[in-house]
Amino acid sequence: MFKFQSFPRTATVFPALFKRTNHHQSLPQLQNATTIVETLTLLLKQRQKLSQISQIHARITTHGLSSNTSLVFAIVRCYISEKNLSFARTSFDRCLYPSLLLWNVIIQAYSKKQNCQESFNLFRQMLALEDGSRPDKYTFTFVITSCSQQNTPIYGDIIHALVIKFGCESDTFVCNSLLNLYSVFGKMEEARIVFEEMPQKDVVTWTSFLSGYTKHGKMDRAVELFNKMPERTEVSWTVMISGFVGMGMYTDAIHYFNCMLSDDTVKPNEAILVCVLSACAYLGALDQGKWIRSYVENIETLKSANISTALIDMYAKCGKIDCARSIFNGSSKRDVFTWTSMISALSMHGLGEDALRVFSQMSNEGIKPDDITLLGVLNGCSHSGLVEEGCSVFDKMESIWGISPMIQHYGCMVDLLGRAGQLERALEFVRRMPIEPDIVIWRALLSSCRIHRNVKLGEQIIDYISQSDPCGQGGGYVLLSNLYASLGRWDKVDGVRKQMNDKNIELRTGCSWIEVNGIVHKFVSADKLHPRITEIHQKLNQVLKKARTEGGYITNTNPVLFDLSNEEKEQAVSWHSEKLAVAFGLLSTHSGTPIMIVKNLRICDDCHSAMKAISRVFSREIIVRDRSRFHSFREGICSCKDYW
DNA sequence: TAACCAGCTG
Repeated sequence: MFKFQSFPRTATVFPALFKRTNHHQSLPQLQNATTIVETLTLLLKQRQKLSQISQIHARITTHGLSSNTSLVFAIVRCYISEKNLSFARTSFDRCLYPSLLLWNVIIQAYSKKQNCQESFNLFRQMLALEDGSRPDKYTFTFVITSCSQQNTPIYGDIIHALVIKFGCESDTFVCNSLLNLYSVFGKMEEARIVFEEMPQKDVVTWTSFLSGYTKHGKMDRAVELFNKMPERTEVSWTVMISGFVGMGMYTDAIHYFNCMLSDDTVKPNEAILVCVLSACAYLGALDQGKWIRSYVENIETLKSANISTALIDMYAKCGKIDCARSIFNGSSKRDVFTWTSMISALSMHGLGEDALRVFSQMSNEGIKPDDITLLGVLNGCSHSGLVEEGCSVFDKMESIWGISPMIQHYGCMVDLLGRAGQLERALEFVRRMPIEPDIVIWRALLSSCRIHRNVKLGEQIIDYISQSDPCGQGGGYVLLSNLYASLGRWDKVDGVRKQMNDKNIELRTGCSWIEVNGIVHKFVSADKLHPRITEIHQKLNQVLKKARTEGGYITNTNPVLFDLSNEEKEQAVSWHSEKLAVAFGLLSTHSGTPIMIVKNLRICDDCHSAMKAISRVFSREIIVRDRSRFHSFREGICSCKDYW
């Protein structure tokens, strides 16, 4: 139960900073108390640097003015604008009777720092003071905003009650913050009540309500609301577009972006472009991505680290690693995200040595890596067979960079060792892991067993998983099916299928995308929806026939889950979405044009062999980006050197 | 005073 507690306002010990120093001589000579206050207030109103603020602060202290409301307010504001919240807090704590304005300023400062706990604590202190200030619309706006930045929904109901108690329930700013708070935590019924009862709604009201739907994947409701909005800002468009991206509805995201461009009232901002670039990256929509690059090149304010990061990611995921490098080399503003984006880009292209080089350059420039950076580095080592280099990075994670490995880092390590054929070492690594291995870890190990034909270990792992947790997570079922199928144990495959049916778990459908003349075409396995599907099927049959007779392609039916006849299996793998996409690519582009395909799952053995043969027979570069990395097929050889 | 965005193991 929530209780307001009394918080003693004890003065904190002043740091040594406030000792008298020679610098004081540069300040004007002060006469009497009024003059002192006026002079110091005037000085603080001019924008001062931190060292000067400290000098003035020292002077305030030596004159016994630490509790002077207007001076403390000025000094707190100065410290906050210099981003020194701890000095601001020290000054605040010295003030015995803070004004409402001072409370608001300090609460807002913690809110901006995303320190909800502290801004809420201060709010409670404020309420607990017997003769203290009463919160106003500003106080509520700041406190509610800080609560909405939390990970867990706390204090919402209490604050709503207090908003009513203190008569702020008709203020637009307060209600917008409340509406946003409910929206953030998906409490859409409460949000709706606030929305409907608001006497005056503005565009922020509508956008906050809209974000509740988009953040929680209710895109139908969001579209409905968006269509009703009397006015839209670039933030409203960002909310819609990022909602689509969050739900994996990338083509819708790009469609909305194009609609926004035809609406003259708003211009794309950084947030929108970053969202759209991530949609382009996912779809491999290079033309749309390039358009954004040329757009930002003419606008100085859009040349940011965030945009560079998104452009690097987009180019890399569209197969253009050299363009990604050129963005990186040309970007003057780089942060840890930009570096990580470049490292991950090189890693997914199988350029592990380059990724390590960039990582070392990053360290030399004094940029501290974070957990995702190291994931990128380890991933690069794993895809390039750099076993010892990867192990060395992993061993240094805690001691050098102070980063505790997460399950993802362990996953990379298992993959690194297993893929290189060091299965025993990988298994030992899993046994020694301080955290419980998840299905992904087992999957990495199993995938290595399959690559290195270690049926015995594969079966042991499968037995272990089945006993300990019969694939509590959906992905595990697919893994089991695939492995049993590759071992020809169709009775077991049937059993897994039955369990999946019983638990209503659906297989994730394989999809591939290909962009032709700026339009993204999507294919699912055994697609029937594409308008030119009959023509595509005919083309695919011809292509595969030629690949067999002239390219030495032999159908590998292992990836097929079910116990079908050989002929049926052959047909099942023939309709894989990436094969349909490549047939469409050959049908709709001029000879010699590279074909770029994006797949949502990993490419199967059979499609990998087929792509090699097709690249040779048709003299085409075929780039397939699968869930895990890039495969660039040229003249019958893949850039992954069959190491995947 | 309030609403929006990035790099991610198998």
